[in-house]
Amino acid sequence: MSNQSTLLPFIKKENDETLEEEAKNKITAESNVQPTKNQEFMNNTRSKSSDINVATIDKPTNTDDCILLDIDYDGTAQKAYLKLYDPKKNKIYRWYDTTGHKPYCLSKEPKQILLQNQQLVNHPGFVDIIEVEKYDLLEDRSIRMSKIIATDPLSIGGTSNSIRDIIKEAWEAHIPYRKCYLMDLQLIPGLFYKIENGQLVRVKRSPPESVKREIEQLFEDETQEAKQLLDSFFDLLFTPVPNIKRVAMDIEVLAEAVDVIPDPKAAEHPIIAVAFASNYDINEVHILKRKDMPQGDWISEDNVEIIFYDKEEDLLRAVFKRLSEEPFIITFNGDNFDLNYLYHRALKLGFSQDEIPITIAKNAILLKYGIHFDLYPFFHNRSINIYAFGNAYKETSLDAVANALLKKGKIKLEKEISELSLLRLGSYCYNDALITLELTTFNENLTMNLIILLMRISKLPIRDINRQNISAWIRGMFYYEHRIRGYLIPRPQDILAMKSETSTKAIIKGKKYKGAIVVNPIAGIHFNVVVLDFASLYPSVIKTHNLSYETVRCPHKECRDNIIPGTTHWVCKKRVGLTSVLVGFLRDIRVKWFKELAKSKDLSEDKRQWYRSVERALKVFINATYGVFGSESFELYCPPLAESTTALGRYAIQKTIEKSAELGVQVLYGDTDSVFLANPTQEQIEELKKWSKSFLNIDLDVDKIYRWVALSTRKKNYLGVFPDGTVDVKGLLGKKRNTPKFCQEAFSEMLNILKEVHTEKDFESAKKKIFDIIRESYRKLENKQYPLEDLAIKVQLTKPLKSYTKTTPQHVKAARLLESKGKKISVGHIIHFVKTVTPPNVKPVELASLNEIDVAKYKEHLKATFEQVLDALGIEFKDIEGYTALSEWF
DNA sequence: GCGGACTGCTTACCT
DNA sequence: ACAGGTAAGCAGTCCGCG
Repeated sequence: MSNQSTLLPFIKKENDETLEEEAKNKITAESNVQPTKNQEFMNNTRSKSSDINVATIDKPTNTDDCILLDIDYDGTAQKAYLKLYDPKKNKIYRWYDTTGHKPYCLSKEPKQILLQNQQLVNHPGFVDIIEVEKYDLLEDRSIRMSKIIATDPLSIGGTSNSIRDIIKEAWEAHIPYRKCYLMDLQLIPGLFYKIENGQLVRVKRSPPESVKREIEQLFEDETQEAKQLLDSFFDLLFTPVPNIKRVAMDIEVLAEAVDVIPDPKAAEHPIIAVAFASNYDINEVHILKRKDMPQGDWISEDNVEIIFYDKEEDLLRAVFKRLSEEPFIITFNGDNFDLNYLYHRALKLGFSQDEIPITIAKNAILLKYGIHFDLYPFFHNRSINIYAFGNAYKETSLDAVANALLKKGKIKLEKEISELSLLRLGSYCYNDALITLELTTFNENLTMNLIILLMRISKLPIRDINRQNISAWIRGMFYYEHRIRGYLIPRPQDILAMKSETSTKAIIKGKKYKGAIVVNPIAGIHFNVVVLDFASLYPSVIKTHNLSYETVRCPHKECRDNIIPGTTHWVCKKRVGLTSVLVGFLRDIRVKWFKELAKSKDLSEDKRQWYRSVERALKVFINATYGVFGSESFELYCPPLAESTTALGRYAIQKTIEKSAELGVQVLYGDTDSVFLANPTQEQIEELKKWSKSFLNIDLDVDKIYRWVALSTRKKNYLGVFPDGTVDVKGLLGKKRNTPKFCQEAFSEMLNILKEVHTEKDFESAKKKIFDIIRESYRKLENKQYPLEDLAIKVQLTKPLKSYTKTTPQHVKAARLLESKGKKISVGHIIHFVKTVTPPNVKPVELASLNEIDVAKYKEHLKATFEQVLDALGIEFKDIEGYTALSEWF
């Protein structure tokens, strides 16, 4: 960029006089660009050290403290190398293995027998066999195993003639070498290391001794195993995360047609803008000049450098320079789009592989030098959405996620990207990069902290946290704990051979075992309802009953009488279960330490957010552990473990219901881990809590108190009002995403009336107002006063259009109509359709008009929405329809 | 040939 | 591609009906 000198405070440009003049005029006329600020910016222009060519330095001999981010394997050197980030120098170091560690797998055959296998010993990658001792948890005994060592990972597995196939039965042979290496060296991604004289050294950053002692006291009564875990987790949960300097990138491509996303592999259209937004001093947008396209006006932040290009090749070269210099690049969907498009477009324009700092990996797109983190798969991860962000966003588009978390979204466009003036386009592109960046910086870097903490807990490098799901994270955590203790990592079939049977029948057809109890609600309005719930029921049950894959149905005869109620499974009495300790520990440290501090008002915002990050990261692991053991795709899948967990959960809620009755408290409703109590006294609540702690050994807490609750006859459907007037709506049609907007809005008007209700008497006037809402809505429907979009039913396509073979739901009909008009429809798309009077009675909003709307159907929708609440209030919908007819008569 | 009873499919929610 | 349980709405099938 040095050949493009700064001529204007605001705009950097190439050599185009006309554009310069235009820019000058435009910018001085712009109200949102303040000259003083620009002046400051010019004076503070960063000093660009010309020595920086790439983000990475290879094989350093000495470094400052660095954070371990990633690991890869160099096929030529036949060595693993780490990517370490130095937050002070803003550099990535590549450290190559100096220990001589080699890939291997395990066999149960003795060394002597294996040596007779000519195919094995003659394998070009074969190195040696060493006898080792491992502990077999499933059999609860030590075993001798043979460790077969190879020169490179592919010799172990991954080709048609790999060692793991030659020896037929191999253990630990499917663990990627990168991960195997980290475990063996006990390296934890996300923690600090430094290089001293070429050697890797762990940098310990434990909490202050006083804090350590305070926490150790909290674990005084816990098992020895739990105390050991605590000791090994201090570093993980207390080492601060450095402020990683990072740059978010977004690109715009000249699209061929409306609503068609350009194909990155074909990369047929020019890249017309690329923006970078950073949490330090890189904020710039690169724009391609186009014939007849006016400059237009800038509508985003100030202090953004704008660089124009005549040639797309020059633009790409500047972008690639950034991608080589910057250690940490963030995108939103860069794997599928931005980096992918850049790569293929560059090839198409004649760039050589060496000139492109991007590598296409199997399930990711990586940078040759720095780290690429794609926010799309991360936010798309269900566990992250639910446990870390409280289900804040309903779909994973940049706009939806940003609106939910940052309260701001993409710039609304009044025309197509291809029609935007140059600076408008630049603003739009820059804004996307900026909100992408802010998704990692908001709330004191909550997301970034989470990412690093998830790495530490799962023991996985950053790329796996980025792109893998919760089961892979939990697997990472479990495998590590196995490896460092010398436990053999079991194969899925080893567990299933002993533990595939279940003893309960699921209520839902096709499910493997019985789940939770849902208590039949007592319909009606109930005042002063107290909801008690068990503090993380399943994790508690796993901890208190010593549940783990190796302890449920253990091999000992003497444990067989230790039966889980409601099942035929028994639990080990001799050995402490690994899952039990691990989940129990994570749960305890969260509730005993981090949860409180995350809410503490005495702390600085910065500190509080840190505790929040830790608390959320722990929550992800705690809450998902039960589920993964019941999932066939999880490598430690163990049906009896999952089944025992829900059985004990049912036992806990069942006993609580019985105890409530015994205390004379009516249970109005309950679901899985909660009971809704009708107007209990303080003493009764205390009594129940005390009983739970002593009898079940699970904490039962007051979760919420309602001024009143309207329970319908349906389970998982209710509405409650808190003392402060806040309304709590669960499961009702009025809050479902697919309910038409006009229904949702009428419903929300009803809530506003209901939240004013304090007494039985208040309901009378409330009812009248609710009648009015319904009547008004009916009238507007009949007079077609609602815009089409308000009538739209919004349903997500959960699989490709072609895969709907058994039935054709309405949203699929609508989607196929759209497709026949040339629109591309893909999985995850939310189809907006309306119901019409003529067959097929469905039309996508885009193709429908108001006069073909099926009014009767919409009246039914409204009726269904209100009925769910009205039947709790003891009102029959007929009354309203009668009332409507009557009032219209007069 | 049509409608009611029934089952199955699909989606969105709750814990 | 972490679990099971529940509700709603529609699609599709079967059966009876002189």
